[in-house]
Amino acid sequence: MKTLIPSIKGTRDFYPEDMARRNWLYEKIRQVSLAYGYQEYDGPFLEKIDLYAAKSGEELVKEQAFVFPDRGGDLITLRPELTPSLARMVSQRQGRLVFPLRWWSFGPFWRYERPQKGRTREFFQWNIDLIGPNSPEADAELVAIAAGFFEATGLTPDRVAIRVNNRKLMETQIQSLGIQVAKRQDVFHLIDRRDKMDPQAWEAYARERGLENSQVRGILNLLADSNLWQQSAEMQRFFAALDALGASSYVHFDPAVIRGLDYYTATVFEAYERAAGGRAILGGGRYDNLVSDVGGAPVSAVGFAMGDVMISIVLAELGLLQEGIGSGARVLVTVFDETRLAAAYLLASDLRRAGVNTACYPEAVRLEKQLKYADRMGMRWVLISGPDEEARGLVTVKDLKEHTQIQLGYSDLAQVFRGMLALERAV
RNA sequence: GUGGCUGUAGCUCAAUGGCAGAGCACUUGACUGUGGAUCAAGGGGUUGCGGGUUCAACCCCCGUCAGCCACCCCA
Repeated sequence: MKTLIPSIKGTRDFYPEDMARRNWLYEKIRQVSLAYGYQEYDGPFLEKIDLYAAKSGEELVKEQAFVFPDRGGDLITLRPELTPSLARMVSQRQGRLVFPLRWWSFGPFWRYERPQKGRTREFFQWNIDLIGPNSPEADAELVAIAAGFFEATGLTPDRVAIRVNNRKLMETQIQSLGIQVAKRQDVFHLIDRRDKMDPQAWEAYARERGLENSQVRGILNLLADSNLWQQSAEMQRFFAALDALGASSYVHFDPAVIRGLDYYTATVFEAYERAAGGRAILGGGRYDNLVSDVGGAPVSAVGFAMGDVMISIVLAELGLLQEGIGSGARVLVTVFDETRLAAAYLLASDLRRAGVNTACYPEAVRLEKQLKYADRMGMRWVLISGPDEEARGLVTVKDLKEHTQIQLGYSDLAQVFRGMLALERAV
C-alpha cells in the first residue's frame, strides 16, 4: 500500500458517481440518436496502423496515436478516431447495406497528447453519421441532431451555438479574388487561424503565403460578411431545412469556420460555448471520399463527433450534469444482531424477488452506523426488525427523507415498496 | 514538443529559515433499538521523491516525478 502504482497519464478513474454521469451522458446521446432513427454500432478498439495511414492526417497517426507492435510484429493502434473503421465497415458490406445509413456510436478513443482542460489521452466520443445521400437537407439533419442533444441536456441557445459554413462556397469566393487553386489549403489554414492571431501578425503571415494586399483585404471582407451564405443555393436549402427541423435558434452562418481537417468537402460546422473563450464542443461536416479512401466505391457522408470531456465540463459549469448518485438500491435492510443476520438476508432476498432493488447490511454493527450508512449512500428507506417487530410479525419501515416510520406486515412489504418506488419515480 | 503554476492529514487549505496546524471527514462517548443537529475526547504526517546550502529547510537552490493551465494540434 505504500507505493501506489499511479494511473496512466491522461486517463480517468470512473468512480461510481463519475460512472453515473457518464451513463447519464450516454443516455442523452442515445435518446437523441434514436429519436432521429439512427442505429448504434461500434468498431474494434484496436486497428492496424495502415488503416489510418490511408486517410487520417499525418499528425494524428505519427504524433498522436498510441502504437505498439503485437507479438507477431504488426503495428497495432489504439483507435484515435472512428471514421476509418466506419469506412471499412461500410465498404465491406457496401452491396448489402440499405442506404441511407444512419449510424451512431459512443466509445473510447486514445490520443497521445499533452493533457489539459477539456483534453485527456483516453476519452469517449459520440460519432454519428448519415451515409449515402449528398444533400444540404442531410447536412441540416446532423446539425439538428446536435441542437437536439443540447436541448435535451438543458443547454439553451444563449449558452451554446453551432456555426456553419460551406467549403465550396468559400472556394468559389476565394477563386473570385484571383487566388490560385493551389493556395486554397493555405487560405483555409489562414482563415482557420484568424481569431487565434493578432491582426498584424495575421496579415504578415498572409503575405508570407504569397497573398497580395488586395487579396488579404478581400478575405477579410468575406469573413465579415454574415450574409455570404445567400450566394450559395446549397446553404439556402440547408437553412430552410434547418428551419423545418426547428433547430434554427442554435445555428448561425460563420464564414470563419473551416475546420482543420482536409477531408471535409462542403458543409462544415462546429458547436461552441458562447461564454468568453468557449472552446469547441463538437465538430463535423460533409466528407465525400469516405469509402473510396479504403478501396470501395465513392459514398458521400455527413457526420460529427463530440468528445465527452469538453461537454462534461460545460454541463458541469452550468450545473446541468446529474449529480449525487448514491447506491443502486433505495432500500436497506438492517441487521439487528448476530442471531438475525440470516433473517435480514431472507427479507432482502424476498424483496428482490418481488422486484425491489434492496441492499442488506452485511454485518451486525450498531444500528446507528447502519442508518448513517443508508443516509450517506442516498438510500431512502431502511427496514428494521428486532424482537419487538418479530413478536408482532411486523417490520419497521423508516423513511429517511420524510423522517417518518411505520410498521408493516411482512407480506405487505413488497407491494408497498413497489408503490412507493413508482411514486418516487413519477416525482 | 515549448512555457507557466502547484505538490503539506482521507478532503480543502494554513504555517517570517526556528516545536507541522485548522476546518471538514473518521473513531469513541454523552444516547445499551434509530441517520443529518449539538457537545466532548481521540486517532491520524518520511511536508511528492532524490540531492544540496544552513547551527536549523514545508520554506532557499538543483534535479526528478505527478497534477493543473496555456501554446502546438484538433480527426
